[in-house]
Amino acid sequence: MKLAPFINSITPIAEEELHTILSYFKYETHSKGHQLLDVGQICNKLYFMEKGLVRSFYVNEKGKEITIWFFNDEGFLTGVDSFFQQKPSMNTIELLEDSVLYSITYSELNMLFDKYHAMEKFGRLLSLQLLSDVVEKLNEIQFRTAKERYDLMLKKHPKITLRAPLGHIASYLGITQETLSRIRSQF
Amino acid sequence: MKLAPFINSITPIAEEELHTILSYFKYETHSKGHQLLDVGQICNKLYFMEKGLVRSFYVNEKGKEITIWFFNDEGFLTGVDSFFQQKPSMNTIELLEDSVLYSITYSELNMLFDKYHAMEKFGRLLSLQLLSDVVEKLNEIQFRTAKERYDLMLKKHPKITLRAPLGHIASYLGITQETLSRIRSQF
DNA sequence: TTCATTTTTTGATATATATCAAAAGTTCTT
DNA sequence: AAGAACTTTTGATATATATCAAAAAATGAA
Repeated sequence: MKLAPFINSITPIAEEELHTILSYFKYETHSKGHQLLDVGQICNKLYFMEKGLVRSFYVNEKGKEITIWFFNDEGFLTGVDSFFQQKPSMNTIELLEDSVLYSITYSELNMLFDKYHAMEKFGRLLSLQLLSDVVEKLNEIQFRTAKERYDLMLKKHPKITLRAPLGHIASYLGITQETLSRIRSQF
Repeated sequence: MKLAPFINSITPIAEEELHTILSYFKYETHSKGHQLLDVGQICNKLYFMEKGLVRSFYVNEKGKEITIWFFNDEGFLTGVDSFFQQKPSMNTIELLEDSVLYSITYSELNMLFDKYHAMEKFGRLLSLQLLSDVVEKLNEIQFRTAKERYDLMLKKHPKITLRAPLGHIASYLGITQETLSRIRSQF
């Protein structure tokens, strides 16, 4: 699995400690359509995705699904607020393709944070990385036209842009399906 | 100063450790208009703000200043990407009012992270908190009309909304000054 | 393979917000 | 206190994108 090198690329962890840490992760496969987290549930797992495609979304006042993020890389995902604050989720996390994941529970993870200083550091650096990503997305949306947003997404996340349904991408970019369809048709 | 209770409210730190940690923070006051960080500079300090008002912005392709965030609470601020990755900043951080701050350098902070596990934990939790804030802002902007965005900001950050210049607020919300002015005039 | 369901495309129209321009108001400097 | 510089307001117009509606295409189930 690719979890060990991923962790080590963020901060090196001693062989022995890493071995213990990895032993807590459980292999999970789920098929397209499966929901890792539903609205109102308290998210109890942090996932490492080895392969797949997933999105997080919420349903707004008008009943429309708004995509918050997509994920397809090797990396960690969870319902951040719900998991770390152990409160009911506002969002749904849904698989868009059959996916291969490794999971660790909230209590196990916290135990590891307490036990290993290096693991705590890993947690800090991972959080900072997520923060950078979100800030970046914010800047890509603000003050950009629909076409500019789509072009940026296509450039930065070509795989997702070509694999995810058009409607999901549109709400992620903050535009309507129809507009995105028209943007695509003019190349 | 309010730094010690702030840190303790995020994660409790033993008296003695906390004392050492606090000893690295330097008191700084700067007046309105001072730039804590400029484009191209590598941000070398993490700041705790005790009192004041500050904004971070960048200048886009059309030469327009786009505000990324405001800050007025008691809490930590820095040029996140520049500071944690020690790379040239894309943004300027500017004081909108005379402010009282405490600062710690990058190397001092990292030394403390390495020395104290509790400090590392503090860093992790603080990063997660920032992450929540940014995600929240993203959701407040996407798929909302200009008026809805302004109303939300007024509700969530009334102090900033009433103290910061209109033009700065407009770019923060992703709308033009003129539109914000019209929104305000109709209450 | 066929039918039902879902997703995407296309068209016509409406509307919120941008843009450009200038006046009015506020703040800063000397 | 007066003038300069900056910020906000107001007006007229343009435009990107939303909305509503329906057809076409793709996907999934039996």
